[in-house]
Amino acid sequence: MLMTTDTEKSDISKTEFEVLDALWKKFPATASEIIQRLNQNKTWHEKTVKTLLSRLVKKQVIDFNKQQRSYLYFPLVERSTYNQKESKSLVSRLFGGKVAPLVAGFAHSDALSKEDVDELKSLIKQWEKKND
Amino acid sequence: MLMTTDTEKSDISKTEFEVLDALWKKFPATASEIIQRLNQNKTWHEKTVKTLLSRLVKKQVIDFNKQQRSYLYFPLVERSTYNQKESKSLVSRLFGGKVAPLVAGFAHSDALSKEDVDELKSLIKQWEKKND
DNA sequence: AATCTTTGATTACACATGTAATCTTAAATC
DNA sequence: GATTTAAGATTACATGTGTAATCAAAGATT
Repeated sequence: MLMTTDTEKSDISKTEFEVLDALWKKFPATASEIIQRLNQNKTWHEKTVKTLLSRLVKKQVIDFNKQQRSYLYFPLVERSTYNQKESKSLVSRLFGGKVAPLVAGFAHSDALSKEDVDELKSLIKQWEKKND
Repeated sequence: MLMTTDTEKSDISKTEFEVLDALWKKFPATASEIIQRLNQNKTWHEKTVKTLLSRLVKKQVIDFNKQQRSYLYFPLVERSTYNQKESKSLVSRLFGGKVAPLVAGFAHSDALSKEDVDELKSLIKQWEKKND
């Protein structure tokens, strides 16, 4: 590829995301804390998580402050920002940028809850108040 | 990994998806046709597209019928099915399975069009008719 | 102070992916 | 029929990713 500047696009991989997700839950956090959180669900080898933390640091997605022997990690990217970007990317790739067809898919496969519908109605009301 | 059976999970990569997307537009189609469609936007090297077609065949995402010297490719996966699966996966990973927060993100970043809102209202109406 | 952790850094290694080039072979053309 | 194309098959190769093991060093323990 040959990339001179270091302003790469930094895609976050599947496993890297899971680590970031664990960090978002509460930060700053040490590697051990993150490992504990992750191991409540599946089993991650300590070494694997450490590798993923390093890769996230290199990608400038998280950073840390040295604390005695261990590090205190914290995210550099906000969850909402990340979610926003990923959502738009998917909606753009799969539904030509319109979000309604995505929701339609959920509706047609009965993946729409009453809670969702209520929130959607509220969102729409807000939207209509704002836009004219 | 060691995988004896051949029923793998078959993730479709970014570039593979673009090729599949081009095929979905109209099929069956020859490799050259697909290459032409793809090259209306960006520039793909012929060899690259051929490789991606092969990989999609191996992943059992598409298949072909021999036609004289060239092949006629067609998808084995429906676009709507694929979209469905990807949407649910993203909503599950990022929004705890609820679609409304995703839509909220769009609303708050002004990515919601009147068209979207109209369609959403219609969907909600339908949903309410069905679910009591 | 010497030794034993424990933490992060470095290295490893197989498989995936992006991006082609080369090889084979059958079909088109002369 | 011999030769040239052109299509798919095979091979290539750097970088990314999943999944660790090993190395080095600073702190904790004795």
